[in-house]
Amino acid sequence: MADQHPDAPTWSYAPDMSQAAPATSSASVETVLAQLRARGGRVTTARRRLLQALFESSEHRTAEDLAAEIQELAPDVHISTIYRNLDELERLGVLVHAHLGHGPATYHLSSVAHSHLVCERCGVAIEAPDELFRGLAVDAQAHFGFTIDPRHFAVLGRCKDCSGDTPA
Amino acid sequence: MADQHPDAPTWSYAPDMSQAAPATSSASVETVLAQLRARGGRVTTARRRLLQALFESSEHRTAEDLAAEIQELAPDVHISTIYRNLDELERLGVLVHAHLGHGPATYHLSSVAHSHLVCERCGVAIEAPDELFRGLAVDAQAHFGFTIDPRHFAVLGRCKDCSGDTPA
DNA sequence: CCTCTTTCGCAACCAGGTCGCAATTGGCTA
DNA sequence: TAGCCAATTGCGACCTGGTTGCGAAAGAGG
Repeated sequence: MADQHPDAPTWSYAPDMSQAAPATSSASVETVLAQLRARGGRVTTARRRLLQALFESSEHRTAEDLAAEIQELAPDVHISTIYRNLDELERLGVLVHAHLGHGPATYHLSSVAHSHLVCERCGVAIEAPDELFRGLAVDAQAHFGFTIDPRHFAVLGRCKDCSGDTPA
Repeated sequence: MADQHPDAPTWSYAPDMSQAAPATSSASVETVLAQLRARGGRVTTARRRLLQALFESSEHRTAEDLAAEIQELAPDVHISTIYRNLDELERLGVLVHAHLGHGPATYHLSSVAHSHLVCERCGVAIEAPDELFRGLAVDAQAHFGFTIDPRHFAVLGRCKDCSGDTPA
């Protein structure tokens, strides 16, 4: 195999500025509710609000974040209902969760899923384009027959600002 | 930048068969205890046994595994003591912990630390050589100024045997 | 508006750790 | 080899993040 210089980046990347309209990427709240109904599921206010919350922002949000937001309008929605619905929607393929280090999982629509680089020191989460993992994906497959899923668990490390600092 | 063929592995790897004598890689139990003493720390039986357990096998072991092993000889050693000593030894740099997916952390001597590829379905943990992450390390640094620490959190995905199976 | 399920709210529970505290013990000094 | 004092221990309570069993409530087709 032809080696390349060990410190040469293997791809280049320019941020994508072309997305003026966020959210509603591939399905709307009502579309998902229709899917749910088609499966014999019920459309409840808790579910509708949860989906609204998920569609209206693409940030990384924990179950507790979502619960807090929903409870502003509907204080009786219990956290366990949130968890059950998050599970259900994940089974449906509408959303996915990711682990950005220690602490709670974060949820987002599968249409906006991406990988993360998370700083162990300051906690910042960098959204990484999939190309960053191309090489690793190819190599893991070639050498171990392993198909990586880099979106589920973040890659930890040190961000630019923290990389010079003390290990603690 | 010169692109290479997208499906060409970027490195090759032959398993290293040359390690006949495992453990005691760079420090022995007594060496570590001496370090501890030099810092004003005390040498207790719990610590000695914990270190013995860590040095005698390089497998991935959880705090509970280690507690169980130690408690065979010294039943009164409490799990909280194990945790406290694991923390202390990690601060000393003697050992590190890693997260291989959901569930408890695993501990091992820092001298034998490595990265992992963990199957989300069957749970198998493949020990990955550091070269596997060279490309990702270079690219994350080049594009985001981010220094990856691939040993702390495993990369999840599907192993050879599970990659054809249903998503659940 | 009835009936059959699904879903909900709630409280209890679980895993994996962490912490405060009083009792114990290592290790130095005499 | 006894004494002293800080480091460490055992223990139980507590914490976060999440799951579960249960009876009550509420969708949705008839």
